[in-house]
Amino acid sequence: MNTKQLEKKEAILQATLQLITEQGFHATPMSQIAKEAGVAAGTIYLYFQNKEELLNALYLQIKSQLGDVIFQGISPGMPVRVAFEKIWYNGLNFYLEHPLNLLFVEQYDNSPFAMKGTQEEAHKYFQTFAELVERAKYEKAIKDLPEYVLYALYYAPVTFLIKMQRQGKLQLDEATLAQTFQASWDAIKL
Amino acid sequence: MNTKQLEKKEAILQATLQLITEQGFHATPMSQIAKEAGVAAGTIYLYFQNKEELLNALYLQIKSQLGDVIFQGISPGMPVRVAFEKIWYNGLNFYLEHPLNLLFVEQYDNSPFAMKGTQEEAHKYFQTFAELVERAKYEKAIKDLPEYVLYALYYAPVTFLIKMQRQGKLQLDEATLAQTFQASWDAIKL
Amino acid sequence: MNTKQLEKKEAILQATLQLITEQGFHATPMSQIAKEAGVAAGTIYLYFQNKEELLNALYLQIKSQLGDVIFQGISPGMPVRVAFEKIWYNGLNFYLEHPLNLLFVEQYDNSPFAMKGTQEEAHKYFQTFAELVERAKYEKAIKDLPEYVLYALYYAPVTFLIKMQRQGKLQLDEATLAQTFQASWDAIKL
Amino acid sequence: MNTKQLEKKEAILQATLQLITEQGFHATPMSQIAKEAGVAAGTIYLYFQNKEELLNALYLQIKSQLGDVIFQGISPGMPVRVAFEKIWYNGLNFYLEHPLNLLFVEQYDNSPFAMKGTQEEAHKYFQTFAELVERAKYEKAIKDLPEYVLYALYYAPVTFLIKMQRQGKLQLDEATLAQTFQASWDAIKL
DNA sequence: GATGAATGAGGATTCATTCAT
DNA sequence: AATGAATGAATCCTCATTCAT
Repeated sequence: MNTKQLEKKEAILQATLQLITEQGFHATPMSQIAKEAGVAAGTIYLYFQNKEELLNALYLQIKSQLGDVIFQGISPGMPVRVAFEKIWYNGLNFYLEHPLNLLFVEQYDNSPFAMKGTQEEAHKYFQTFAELVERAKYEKAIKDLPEYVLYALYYAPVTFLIKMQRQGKLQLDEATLAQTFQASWDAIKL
Repeated sequence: MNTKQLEKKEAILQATLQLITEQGFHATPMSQIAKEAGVAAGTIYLYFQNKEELLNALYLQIKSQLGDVIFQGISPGMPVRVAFEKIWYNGLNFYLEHPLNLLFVEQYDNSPFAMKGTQEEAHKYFQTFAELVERAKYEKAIKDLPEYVLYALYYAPVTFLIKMQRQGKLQLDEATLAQTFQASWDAIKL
Repeated sequence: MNTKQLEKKEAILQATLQLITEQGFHATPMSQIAKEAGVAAGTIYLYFQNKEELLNALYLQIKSQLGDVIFQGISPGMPVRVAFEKIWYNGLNFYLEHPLNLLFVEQYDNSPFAMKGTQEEAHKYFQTFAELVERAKYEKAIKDLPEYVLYALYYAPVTFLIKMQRQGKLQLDEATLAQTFQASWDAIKL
Repeated sequence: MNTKQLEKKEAILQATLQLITEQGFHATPMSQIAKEAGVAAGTIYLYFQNKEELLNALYLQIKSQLGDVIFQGISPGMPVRVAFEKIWYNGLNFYLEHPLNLLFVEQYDNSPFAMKGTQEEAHKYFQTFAELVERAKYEKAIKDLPEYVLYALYYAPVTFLIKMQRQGKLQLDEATLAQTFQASWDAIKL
């Protein structure tokens, strides 16, 4: 695929993100996505097999980007608590800066038609975190809780808060975030 | 509305819950809901103005039930920590016993067409919790965090975990739950 | 049928007239007619076989009333020109006073589903006019034109004008009406 | 729009005319129009926003054609009486040759949902007639009657007669038409 | 590769009519 | 006689996808 084609593909994905977070999966026709992306309706099918695949591709793209971003500044030997904090803020900032990404991912994850295969593939991008958790447990830095319980305590509040802020329920300033991270850490630390 | 009519209305709501958590909002035709509920297609419209109102009604029903259940066994003077624990388990058990309710509510909350008015009306059912939080802060039992941050730390992990269990990612046995509650409490306690 | 029943039947016919001239035949549900008439939906079917029969009945009622009114003050030996004028004003005033009647009748007459039988039955109410026309021709008071050409010249302008007034296109004052009658008479007089 | 598309659009309009004059507005489903026009149901919506717009478009098309035809052979300085006669016959012949056009237009004009805007737009096509009327009044050729009274006397009989002929109530031969025009002219001439 | 007109199955909703009460 | 809840066929319209250009 040449540059122009990549740009077109990206335009389609961005239009999809934009419109679907605004209107929902089924309330967003392919024709509208095409229009927003500046291409013809048929063109989408040159890049994606069908609507479902387009959604899956967008989901994986976002998760992959998150996977890249989230571990920035993390190095293998880094103290556990520091690594957790960095990861926490990395994830938070990614979604704060790209809230549509969060909305899309949450909509996808809570839809019954979410493809299990796609979600599992996305999970791979976070392998590094699973390893960090193992090290942290080994070092007795955090409680010995099942992996997904740790995710629940650590990750679920972040997405919840960003969504609430988007709904105007609260304002996430520096101080609040610091307190929130501390509380999350209190939950899992040993 | 007489008993037979109430039963019919309830059958429609239950069919809606069943099918929508299985297939999604827009992938579930009204005709299928009618069939599942054992009524004619037109009958739904005797009880609900349209599809959107049907979804709103179901959402409010679930939230209202949760609001009733969640405060069972709570009394005004009860120690804060005890009240928090009871509420935590009440909510958890409600959704553990009625997982479709959770799936539906999450699907609704993450849909762009979720009606703000409906969500706000649902919020009223949890007024009691807001009051408990106030008392807890006053008694210096919990950290002085914004209301929605407390929800995030306290409530978001619960729903996350139940969804994960439903996806087979983990098993929520007694011990795990006890640990999880303790961790959630660690997050917010002072 | 007792008085109460007659009143009910009349209420249904009036509701039909009201709503259908406002919204059109097919845009007016039986249920709405029932509501407006203050009866239950099923009750209409005690008085009229179905929607079509209800419309036919209303059409015939109006035409019959018009047939009664139009010949008021006419006597057999009366001068032709006087009779024509009286009839002209009688018809005009009937529709001016009951414009919904005109709207309904015109809507009915211009609908392809208008029942021929019904229209022909209605035509009987105006037998007297056909006789007057014969006499007028015999007396060389009016041109020897086919019956329906005379209707066209004599009757069509009246309904046209009332409809135009209803649409606010002109104001039918005494003087204008007098001029208009004179012109109509000029058209057919010998 | 290219030729093939214009043909398709025209086929839809003609199918609409055909079926609606036969069955009525609401008794004619879009699917039937599509079938008659030889296109898929959805195709209609590529050319017309919805059913209402399709009807409006057909109405305007007919009125526009009539507007074109009616003034053929008319020149500015032409004697008033000659112009009136030409216009009268032009209009008559248009509807005699295309009786469905008349049926449709009358059905539309007598429906409560007729769009005022559409009717007013159609009225523009007949501006020339209004000007002729002014000249005729100025030259003392016709009576000084309000514009719409003149229409009533001059135009209403024409449409009435064609409809009657279609119902088999009379036969409009050359002689009858000549007499009828003369009578109409007698009505308005000074 | 790109287009966008065309398709036609599918879905929300309405409404004439029936019938148990 | 009167009701009005229930029915389900019918209708308008949408939209994922295809394919001739």
